Amino acid sequence: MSDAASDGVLTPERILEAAEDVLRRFGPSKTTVVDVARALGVSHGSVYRHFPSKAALRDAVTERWLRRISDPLEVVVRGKQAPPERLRAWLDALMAAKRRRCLDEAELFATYVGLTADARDVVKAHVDTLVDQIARIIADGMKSGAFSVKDARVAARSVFDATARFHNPAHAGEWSDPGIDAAFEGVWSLLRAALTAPSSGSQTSGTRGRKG
Amino acid sequence: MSDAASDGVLTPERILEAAEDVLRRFGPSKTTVVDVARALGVSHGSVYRHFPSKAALRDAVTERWLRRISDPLEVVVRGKQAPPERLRAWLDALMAAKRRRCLDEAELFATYVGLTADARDVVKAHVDTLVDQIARIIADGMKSGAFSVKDARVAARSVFDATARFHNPAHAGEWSDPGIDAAFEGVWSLLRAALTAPSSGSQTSGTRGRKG
DNA sequence: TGACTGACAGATATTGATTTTTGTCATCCC
DNA sequence: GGGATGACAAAAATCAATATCTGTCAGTCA
Repeated sequence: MSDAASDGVLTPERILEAAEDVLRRFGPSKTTVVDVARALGVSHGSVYRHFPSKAALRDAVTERWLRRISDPLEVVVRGKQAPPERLRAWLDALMAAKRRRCLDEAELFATYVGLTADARDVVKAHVDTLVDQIARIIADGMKSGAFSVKDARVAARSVFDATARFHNPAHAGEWSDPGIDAAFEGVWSLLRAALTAPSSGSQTSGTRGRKG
Repeated sequence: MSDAASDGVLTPERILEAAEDVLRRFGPSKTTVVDVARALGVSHGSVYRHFPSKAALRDAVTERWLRRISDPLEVVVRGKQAPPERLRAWLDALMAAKRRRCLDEAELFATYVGLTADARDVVKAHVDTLVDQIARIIADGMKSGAFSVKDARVAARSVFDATARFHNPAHAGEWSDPGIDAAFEGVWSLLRAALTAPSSGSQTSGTRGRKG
């Protein structure tokens, strides 16, 4: 009415805040940009001044949400533990974060799964961030002699891929399986052995045969 | 007309054959049990004499389909190559089989993805078969000294889990990524190093911390 | 002047009436 | 009698009419 933006000017940040609230309240399928605008006390046209489309708004919300997963992991990366234990702690933290969200915010989580399926840029960037974090832990381990691999980044990507079942939302349905923790222990001990082994490879050590 | 079963008596096997034909022709979403019965020249009531529900029929078709993936791999398991190369060949064959089906039979493949999501028994049994095959290759490698792990079955399950991204249909969308082959090479060289390493673990070698 | 509005067209989602499908079973035929 | 049939009820899918939503833009107001 008198003041369309009930609390200061309308910024992308304020829109994201409101969008997240509405999303949490109504769920992704029931959230419209009119709802978001109403929560802010403005018309939906104003929202389009800051985000070119609903998809862009949704991507921005997801990006924020993903950052709240990767940011706390940064603390683990900078931790003082020896690299093998630190890598294990990092994986535990990642899995715990994913599972917590899968339970607490099932609907938003489903949105993210949808995003993943579309292999959208937002998710690619998130994965890049995570792989970088692993790479830094592995690089530390190479310096200290705990790990021996050719290329920290390649090894990091491989560790991330090999543990996909335990953190990729596409596998969320399996996270309640009784054997899931044991399965992770199995994969972890293989990975740990591979990274620790005297001359474990990180690339181009196979016969590299054509498939299909 | 004179003979309802146009070619001998009605058996589960003949029903499965017809069901698969119809499925391939119409796709899973457009296939009804009346369609299957019509293809056989019988009433749909007769189909229910052999399968308690449409779900049971669909599961049986899927089981057959999955067996056509695991059976040819048996040849690789019994092959003469040294275990490390044989394991690699087995993984290549599995990935090739999955990708071929993903391209050629996209709709049936989607059905299977749906099945996977429900974590149905049929898929569990299929995975068990595949893990057994890996375990036999690893056991061979333990005998010959090429591999050293505590428990072949546990290691096999870990290899299967660690390569999920490359054969699990939930990741089918990523199989056309340009970097997918390189990613597999990375994971493979870690796994090969882990299995080959002097005292690589297969279980219970971590700190086993509680998560969450 | 420039952020904001709100009416609008086209795209998308919802609804509920209608049709199809599933699964059962009394009956029929060889 | 053993196996097949087809009418039937309940459940599920379909479809078209209706309502809602997205994205645009000419116009308003400070």
